[in-house]
Amino acid sequence: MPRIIFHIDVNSAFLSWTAVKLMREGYPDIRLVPSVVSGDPNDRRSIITAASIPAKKLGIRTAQPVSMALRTCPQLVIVGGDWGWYKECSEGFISICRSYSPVLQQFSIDECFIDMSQQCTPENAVAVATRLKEQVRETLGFTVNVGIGANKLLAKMASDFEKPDKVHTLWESEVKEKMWPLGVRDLLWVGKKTEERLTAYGINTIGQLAQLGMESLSVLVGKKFARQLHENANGRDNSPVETERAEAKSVSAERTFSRDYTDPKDIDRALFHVACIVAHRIRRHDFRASTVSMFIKYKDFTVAQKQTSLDQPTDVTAVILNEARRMLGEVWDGITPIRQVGLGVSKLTHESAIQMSLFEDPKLEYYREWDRQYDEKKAKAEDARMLAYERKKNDEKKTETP
DNA sequence: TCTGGGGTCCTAGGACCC
DNA sequence: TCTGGGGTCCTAGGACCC
Repeated sequence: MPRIIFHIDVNSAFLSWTAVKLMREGYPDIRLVPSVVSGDPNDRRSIITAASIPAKKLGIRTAQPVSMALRTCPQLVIVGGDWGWYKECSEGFISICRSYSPVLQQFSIDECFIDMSQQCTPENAVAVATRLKEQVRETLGFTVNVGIGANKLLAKMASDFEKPDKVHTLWESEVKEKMWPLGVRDLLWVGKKTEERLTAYGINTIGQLAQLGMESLSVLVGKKFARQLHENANGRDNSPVETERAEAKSVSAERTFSRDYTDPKDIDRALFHVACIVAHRIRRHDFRASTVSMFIKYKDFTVAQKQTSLDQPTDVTAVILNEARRMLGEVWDGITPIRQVGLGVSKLTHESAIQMSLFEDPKLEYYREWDRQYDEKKAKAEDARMLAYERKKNDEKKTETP
């Protein structure tokens, strides 16, 4: 039986979702005009999170600074994001996809793979995918692209063909015709650096890459990556659709300042802030971390980083923060202006720390109590937000159906 | 024009052990 | 005194994804 995989991708997800919300409030459809979703539009440092198709046609791209996009298109419509709403849209989208096949892998907030081998045949796959896409549009109000292929790679490549609101196939027999003429950059896992290396060697298309000998490719990108690129360029991929969500391997948070900071007090405040976020997140998932890392980014975007291993895994904010502070002292001269600070933890386990009361820092109990109060405050704030959100939704329903 | 925030995986070199 | 080879762990850094 042939494998049939669908990759379903929401078209300009955050922008489409924002458009649906705004239309419910009576605004025109921002998908039809040059528009973008960004962080705080007033912050000169914010970048574009999602762009409409008309905006993309003008050359506006995701991850571009908002100020730059405004120069390209002064009448650009800029809207802020709404994470609660995005989560709701994502859940609705995933649940429709799941109703087509239980073998579903969520790849990101707006993308998933489903294994349809049991549910359809190569002959009716396009019809089934079209039904799925129509159902999402009719029920949720936004469009998706569906890519169909014999493996995840081909399905994902196919969903990236013409957008929006399209179904494309990329069967193995179509690889030469549909995939090989594309530039190497269009292949999954080929980013800017790899593209540069390949084109410098005269490899411009996926087809050329597919036919390049393994020895030459290994010299260019390393043995392991070469093997993967070679397989992928030839349309081969045997990775399964993973239905289990993998546990996080690391948790991190970072803050970019509105201007570059040199005052150690400002840097420390930011470090404290991100330490609270990271430690709270790992406690919520009942993790403890054995490695703490921190980095600072200077205004020229160079990064200095440090990481350190702990004797015992911890979830205590103060312990994590103190390690980060110590490392900051080691990497920063105290003078060079800093643009961004970040803090992360890894080597996560669910083991509880071995209690060695004799050797334990007597302050730890105090720190833990501080964390408990912090978590409680966060939980209360979250509850209040949820309540307000539900109330708002109910009010909307009432006005819809008087 | 001036670049966010959150992740994963890989490689290379050094330390240390047998 | 100087030498080997393999394995594992750690840190630093880089590339990619959305």
